[in-house]
Amino acid sequence: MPAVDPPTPHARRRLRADAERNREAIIRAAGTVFAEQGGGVDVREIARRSGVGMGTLYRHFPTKGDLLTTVLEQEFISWITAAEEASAAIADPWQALTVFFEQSLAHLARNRALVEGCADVTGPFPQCARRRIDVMNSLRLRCQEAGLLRPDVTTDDLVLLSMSLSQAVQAAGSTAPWRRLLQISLDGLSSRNGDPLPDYGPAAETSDAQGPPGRVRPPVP
Amino acid sequence: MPAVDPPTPHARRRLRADAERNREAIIRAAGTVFAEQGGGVDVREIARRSGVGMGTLYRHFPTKGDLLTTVLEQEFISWITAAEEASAAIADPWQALTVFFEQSLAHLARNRALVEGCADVTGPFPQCARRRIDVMNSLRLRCQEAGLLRPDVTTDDLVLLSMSLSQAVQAAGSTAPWRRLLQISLDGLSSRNGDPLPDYGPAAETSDAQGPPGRVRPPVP
DNA sequence: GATCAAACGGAGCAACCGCTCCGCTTGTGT
DNA sequence: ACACAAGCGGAGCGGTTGCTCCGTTTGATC
Repeated sequence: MPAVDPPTPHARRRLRADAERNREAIIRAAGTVFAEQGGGVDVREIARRSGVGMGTLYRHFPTKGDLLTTVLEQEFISWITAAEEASAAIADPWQALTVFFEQSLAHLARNRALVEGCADVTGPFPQCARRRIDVMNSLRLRCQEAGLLRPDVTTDDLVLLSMSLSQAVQAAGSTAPWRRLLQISLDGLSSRNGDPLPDYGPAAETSDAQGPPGRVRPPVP
Repeated sequence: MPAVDPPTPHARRRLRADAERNREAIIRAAGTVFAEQGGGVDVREIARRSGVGMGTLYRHFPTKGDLLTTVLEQEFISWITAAEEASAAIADPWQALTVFFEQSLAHLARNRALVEGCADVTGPFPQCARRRIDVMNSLRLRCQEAGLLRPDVTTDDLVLLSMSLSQAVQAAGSTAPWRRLLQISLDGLSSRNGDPLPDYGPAAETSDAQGPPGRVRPPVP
């Protein structure tokens, strides 16, 4: 038997023309359906929408999870790439941060599955998660070096904030309501608010009534 | 046939002793399981944990949804009642707002099903949702009359914020990370940030690249 | 055009889950 | 102690969903 596969396994074996067409139809349909209804949709729906039988779908993607991963990775990459470019193109650090959030949330607003996929940080896209952290980290540093962002905000804080806002974006149907929330959050991030944030603490799991009562700080208008 | 039921149907017919015991065991187990795993759990798991058969469970609660509603309503009420009392007992408006959020989120942090149930505002507890809105509205008014809360924040904004934060609370395992996020949000709500929030707009559905570019406002430290 | 591996489609399998049915058990009133 | 309605348990039904099996079709190659 001749060695059909070249020793480099990363190049997918050349597909027949119809197979290639079907594969892309599946990805396109899955992208739409996952975005509309989240990762929980029936696989039959995707097969139907892409005009393909179940057998075909499952030869291209041995598992529903594989299909979801493929689609989500594409969209994750296009999203994070746009974010990287925007943040690199904008000189003003604070504006870069603002545009990053607006753009991210506008993107996530239209994709339920992407929001779900971003929720677990240890998700199936470690390199994408890495890039997201890097972008946010660089934005944070730029803003803090310019003295615009309160100094004790961490990258983790920003990641958690973006996840929290992306849920709000799903809950609020239209565009406007979460824009207001974003404005409020960004104002809260501004170094105008000089007071220190509460500590992370060493995983104080069992503290419901926490020791130091969080020092309620009435604002000074 | 004698009329067994008194004409007042609101008093549930007297249950046999074991039936009463079972009913409460079911509610207790369901509360735990729903809180741990959300509303999606298998009913068999609840039956198992309460030491009861399926038939028993379904005689007491003709539907899984009924059970969920019963449990959630109890917890919703105990939560909102605590919030009402706290907010009435605290004189300082800003501290009342702060404590309201801290208490709410601490409560929601330990109950997945409650977070899910709060997500749909048109949920099965209109009177509870009403009370929640009333508490938030009164807190908002108190803070705004005292000049502590930026004047164009609406009650809807606060509701959306609390839903958004409660999702963050689920994502962040331990207590500390979302406390920081709450602090940031509260700072953003402070009237120290005088700039107007973006309009709600008449459901501008198709505006991705919005007309007025949102006026990026660099903070003034 | 002939050949055949590659690709296709969709009926159907297995597991899961909400809910029901019905024969058995038990608390309660006499 | 007895009778019996009220209550109980869990096997199983029907619907859904992820995935497979296999007979049929089709694009590439000569």
